[in-house]
Amino acid sequence: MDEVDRHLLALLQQDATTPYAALGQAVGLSAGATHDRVRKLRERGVIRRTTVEVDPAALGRGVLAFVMVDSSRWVGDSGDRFAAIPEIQEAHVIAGSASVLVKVRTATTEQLQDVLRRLYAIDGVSGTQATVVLETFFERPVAP
Amino acid sequence: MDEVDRHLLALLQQDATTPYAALGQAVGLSAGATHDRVRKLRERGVIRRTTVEVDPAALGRGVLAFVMVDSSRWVGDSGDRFAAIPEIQEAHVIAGSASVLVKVRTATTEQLQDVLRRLYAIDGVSGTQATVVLETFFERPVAP
DNA sequence: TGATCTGCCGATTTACATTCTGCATAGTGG
DNA sequence: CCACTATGCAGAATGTAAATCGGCAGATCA
Repeated sequence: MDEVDRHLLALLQQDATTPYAALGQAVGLSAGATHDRVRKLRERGVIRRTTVEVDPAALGRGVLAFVMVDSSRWVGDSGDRFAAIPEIQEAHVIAGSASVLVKVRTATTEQLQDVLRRLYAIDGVSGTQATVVLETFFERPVAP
Repeated sequence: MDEVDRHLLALLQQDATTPYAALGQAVGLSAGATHDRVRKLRERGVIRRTTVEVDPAALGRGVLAFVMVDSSRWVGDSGDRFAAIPEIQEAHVIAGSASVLVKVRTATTEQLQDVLRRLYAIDGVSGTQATVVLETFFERPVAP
């Protein structure tokens, strides 16, 4: 994990379709050596996968909200229960008064309400506090 | 945006390196037709870009926190100020008592504290409330 | 100094993206 | 009811890039 690797990661985050020849030129390596570097980054798990970024609005997911989930019981093993709700994009166990923080994308606020209903159905969930996003400044990859 | 498009998006989110021939087989189309579909999804902006998912821990960003930022002034135009802090991965204007919600990744809690310091330096920011993530259940793409 | 390992280059081979032609279907307007 | 045009797909072509390989140079260690 040297400076070249970090540079490659940054370039790939911007556009993972960039040919190895162009990547190599940017970092001062041949296409073959660049290919090696990226392959090793994948093997080591630094690069988890290659994916496409999809516009949430185009998928009918124009409403974004963060929900603090309170619990009356241990929910540290209930990851699957949260994963079963497809509108939930992220779920984190947190330190503090609430227990779990989830990121939710729905088409409408009515559907958001329905997600809250399904959250309450999870064993141990005793309350929710939803915060609706009015405007997203930015969402970007982790800077290498 | 029919069922085939949604299926293609799901497949590409899983692995954007899948050849068009394989994608086509999965959705019941030829490679050429699949290529057309994906090209149009890109042109329409449904697919924003192709990127790589990087393990935050491998980049020395093992600490994840969400920070509620309170403000005494209008901060709806201060997106650039937040973007100038590289540890901030997301920034959203929210409805509720706080004004902005940011997602922060740092190597240590000391660095998290330093980010809070830089947040306070933004005009109008009057307070912060940080919530540290203990465990991430999952982070996944928006389900098509 | 000799041996081994690592990283890189350059070329080869293979695979895939991309483009093109032609066809079928579904709308559109006379 | 019949041309006319759009659109979407298949199948084959062409081009380009991915993936693989052999060999070399520098580093590390015995």
